[in-house]
Amino acid sequence: MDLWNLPTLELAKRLLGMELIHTNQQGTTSGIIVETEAYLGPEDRAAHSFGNRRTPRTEVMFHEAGTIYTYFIYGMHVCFNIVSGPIDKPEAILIRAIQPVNGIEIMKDRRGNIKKEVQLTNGPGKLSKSMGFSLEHSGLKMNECGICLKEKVAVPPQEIEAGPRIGIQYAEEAIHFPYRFWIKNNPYVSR
DNA sequence: AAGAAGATTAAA
DNA sequence: TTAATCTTCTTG
Repeated sequence: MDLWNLPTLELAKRLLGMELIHTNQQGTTSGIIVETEAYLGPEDRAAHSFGNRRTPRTEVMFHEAGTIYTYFIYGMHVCFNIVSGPIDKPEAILIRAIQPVNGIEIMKDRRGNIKKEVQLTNGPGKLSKSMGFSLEHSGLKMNECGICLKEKVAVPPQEIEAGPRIGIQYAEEAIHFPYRFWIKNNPYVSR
């Protein structure tokens, strides 16, 4: 897929409007990606891979584009990323929010008592739980483990907004980099 | 070997 | 505002 040859910032924008699909024994869940964040490897203080830091966890970021990178954070949550950039260039895109399309009942089942549909997937930890993503997916590749992407809605450039990323106050000069992208006026973006 | 902090969330 | 509580990095 030549999608994976795009520069990470371009890919982060291209992913908006695409449908992310996960099928396992419980069934199929899917949603439109409405919010992403780019993490640009060695030069990006906010990235896990800043300075080419290489550990069992970040190892996956050095793999080829299209590899799935999931990690555990705050002791309770899974975040779902797609590795981008060339091999040995540890860049990745964090999926922050999606808009549920299929398998909404399965999502509610996984999340427990959720009243509003929008609450299912409007944050990185939430969408991971709703979609059934776990640490076991880290290092696997898209299309090879029941997870895939599909072209869905074309999002024109004027419908895309950019701004600073969330939750990286420690990142000094990188705090203000406008590497977060979302679809304008979409109710399913986080916060 | 032990402690601190983090790409978060839900509940008070 | 805070608790929940896991992985990795830092320091001793």
